[in-house]
This record gives sequence, C-alpha cells and structure tokens, in this order.
Amino acid sequence: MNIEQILKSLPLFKNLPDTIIRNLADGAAAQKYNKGKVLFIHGEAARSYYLLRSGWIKLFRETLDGTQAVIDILHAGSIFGDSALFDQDTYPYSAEVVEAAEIIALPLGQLKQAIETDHGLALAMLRATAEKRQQQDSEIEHRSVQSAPQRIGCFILRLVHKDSSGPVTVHLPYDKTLVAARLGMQPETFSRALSKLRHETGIHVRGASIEIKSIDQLSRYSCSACSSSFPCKTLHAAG
Amino acid sequence: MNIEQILKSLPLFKNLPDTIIRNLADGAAAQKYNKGKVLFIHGEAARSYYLLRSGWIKLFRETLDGTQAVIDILHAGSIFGDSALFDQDTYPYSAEVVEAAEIIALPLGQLKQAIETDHGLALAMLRATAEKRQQQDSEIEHRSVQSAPQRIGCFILRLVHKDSSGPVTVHLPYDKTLVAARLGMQPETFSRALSKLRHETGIHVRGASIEIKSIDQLSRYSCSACSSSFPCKTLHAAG
DNA sequence: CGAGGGTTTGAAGTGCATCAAATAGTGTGG
DNA sequence: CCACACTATTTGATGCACTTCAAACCCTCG
Repeated sequence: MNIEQILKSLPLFKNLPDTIIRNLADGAAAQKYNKGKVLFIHGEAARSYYLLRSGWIKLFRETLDGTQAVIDILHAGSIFGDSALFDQDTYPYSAEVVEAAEIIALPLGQLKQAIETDHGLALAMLRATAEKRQQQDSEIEHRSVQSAPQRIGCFILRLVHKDSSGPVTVHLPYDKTLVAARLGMQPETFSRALSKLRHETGIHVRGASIEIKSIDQLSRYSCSACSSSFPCKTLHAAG
Repeated sequence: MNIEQILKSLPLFKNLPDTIIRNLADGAAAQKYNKGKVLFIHGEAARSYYLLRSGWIKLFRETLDGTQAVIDILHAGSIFGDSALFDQDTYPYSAEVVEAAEIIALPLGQLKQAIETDHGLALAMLRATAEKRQQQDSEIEHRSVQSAPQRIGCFILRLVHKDSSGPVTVHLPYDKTLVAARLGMQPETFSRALSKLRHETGIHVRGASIEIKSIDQLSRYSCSACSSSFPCKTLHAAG
C-alpha cells in the first residue's frame, strides 16, 4: 500500500480530493524505529507530523528535574505531532518509541495548507480536535476523582469491546510499568492497586492477560467515582 | 451595544461576514443570573451555547456520589457550551453561576451551520479548540507533577501581567474555596498550602490580595516541577 | 545457566483528605 | 452603629493513599 492509499484510509483524510491527498503525501517518508528512539522533544521546532502504522509511541512532557508526565500512549492509526500547527510550530510534547514502530513522517506545511484550502478537511480536523478535548476532560476528571485501583479498572474496561457482556479476556497492550505511567502512578502502586482490584472485582490476572468474569461488577467498582458510566468514551488517541 | 456588535468584537467571530453574524445573533437572548443558577447539566440535550459578559461561571462534572471535578472557571468574554456541537448535542459538563453573571444564550444550530458554511470560521474554531487542548495538556501535567503549594503559585503567576517583573500585587478573582476547587484541592489544603507558599517565596497575603516581592523567586519555586517555564500559557478559558 | 529488565513485596515517609472546631468576615435587621 | 446569623477561612488532630527506597522474585533471552 502506498502512502496516498494509506492516507486515504484514515478517517481524518477520508473523502479528500485526490489532488490534496497527493499533495499531503508529497515528501512523506516511512521509517522503522526501535524502542527508545525519541522522535522529537517538547519545544523543538516542528517540520513534520507523524502517522503511526504499528508499534507504540509515548507522548510526554518532562520537567527540569527529569520527572515525566505521560500525556498519552498511541497505537497504530494514530496521528501525532500535528498539534504543533497551533503552537507556533513547536511540538507541545515529546514523543518516544516504546515498542518498535513503523512511522510515516509527513510535512506539516502541506497539512497546514490543505486545511486552509479544503473546508471539509478543516471540519474533520475540528471534529477530531474537539473529540480529543473531551477525552482530555475525562482524563482530568479520572485523575482527580478516581483511586488507583479504579483508574486501572477503567483502563481495563476500555480494552474490552463495547458490546461484550459475558466473561472476557483482555491483554494489556504494553508493559505494566508503562500502563502505570499512562495512568499517572508508580509501578509499585500499579502492582498493589491491581491486586486490590482483583480482590474487589473478582478479575483474574495472569501476566499481561486479564480475565474478567463480570464486566458489570468491574464497571460498578471502577466507574462509581466517575461522571460517565460504563461505556466510557475516553480512549487512547492524540495528535 | 447590540448582540451583533458584541459578537463581532469576539476574536472567534472577528472578520466574519455581516450576514453570518446576523444569522448567529438571530434568536440570541441576554439575561442576568444570580449565584447558584445552574445553566445546564452534563448530558443534557444542548440547544444553546453561551457567551459570558460579566461574572463567573464554573464548569464541572459530578459523580454519582456528588463529588465534583471542576473543569474550569470562566470569566467575561468566554464562550462555553459550544463543545456540545461535537458530542451528539449534549453538554459534556455542567455549568453553574458562581458570581452574578450576564450571559447571552445563542442557538447552537446556527453556529453549526455557520461553521459548515464559512471556512474562516471553521479555521478560527479549530485554532481556538487546539489552543484549549494544549491548555488541557498543561492542566494534566500540572495536576500530576505539581504539589499543592506549587499549583497555587502557578495560579497566582498566571494572574500577573506578562511583562511585569518588579513587585506586584494581584487579587484572587474569586473565593479561595473556589480557587481550591479550580486547582483540585480541598479548602483546608489550599489554606495550608498558601501559607507554606508564603514562607517559601516571601509573598504577602492579605485577604484576596497578594503582594509578590519577587516574581522570579515565586516562579522558581512554582515552575520547577513543570515542563514549561514562567510565562506559562495555561489560562482560564473553555468552550 | 546466568544477566538484566520487568514485577512484586516490605517498610517507612509524605502529602493531601477528612473530621472537628475555632476564628475572621460579611451582610442583615434592629 | 451594634448584635446576630451565616459563610469563608484557618487551625488542629488523625487517617489513608500513594510514593520512595530497598530488596526479592520472576521471566526471558542470549
């Protein structure tokens, strides 16, 4: 699949005229990176935005003393770095590969131009941005009102497909340490909180795989401290 | 000043053709509300968005057990409730008047239509939304890495005009209890944290007015746990 | 098998929340 | 102008959740 086709398959770029797609793809470069690769850092001048084809990317900010605040962990299909368009062309966060990844780098300039040219694209971007804003509202709420075990339960629930109801098994998408960071807690806290969650909700944990006997029980425990009830929309995506 | 003129004076609606402004203003209603008035609640079907002319509005979410998570406190010039456009036409948070306010209610339908019609407006909305997203990123970071005294210091710094450097006096814009909620802490914690901040940074507090002897000292203390240094962009605005 | 990272467990500390109560401030009617 | 009522703010005492530091365990992979 060539880059134009890939772009066309994205919800954001769906229905765009071919001429614009072609222009967006001009100068694009696909590349593979190993774990640990830092794609860009917070504050750096931005020339590209990125499309993640496979692997996992961590978006984060770092304070002077080295403490990281993880903003999001992205999976295949995510676009990131495009926020730089609205921040004086500097990246508002850093991005690091946490699981070997295939990434397509695209020139920001063309995207900017395309948004200014194509009304449909501007609307699609607006919709996508607004959606992420609301996910962030939820994120802020989660972090301020949920306990560590509840946050983990909420995270697990979001790994379950919407419509399932009986017993399900899900797999943590990446390291527990990373999940912990994603949820804003220490690995030790994660470990202890997960075992508390186990006792409270009867889930069964074996390594990265988690068996949920009763989704209802899990969501009753996890979502009681949240304004939105179970099919919670906060997902994993950023840009 | 009539409503069309007011709309035109907003950055968001600046440069819009008169016909669209006229249409946006059609059906608008200005009204005054006292403290405690709830304008809408989270999940409610949305018909209007709002423009705050004076007073203060609290945006928040509430869990089943009544715990509130304050998302933002808005001041004159803020637009809110427009997020409903992208959330199946329901409000993603509740809004309550916390300081007697003059508010203009505008029909959401016309806004939606105007965004779909006018490319410039779509771009302006996109820009505004993206900006708020980044403020939220900062907000998430603040909440996860700053201590209570630091968060207060950061809040105070954002009340100072950018260019001032010498000793300044600022005034808390609303109740300390509300500031505490805005910063995600209890009133008691706020009180103690403020007095700690006083000892650490030499600021002088008298009621709602705060005298800062050295902005440098305050920002060194407050921003050390933050990725963005002093002139921190996180402001008070939402939509 | 052994090295090294991920994960768990233990012990102790810190920060914020909670409950309770005192104090300061503000607006009211007399 | 004062006393009262009510709310905002502060202070004290205590508890809980999460962190930190340390060490053990476990799993994978060369």
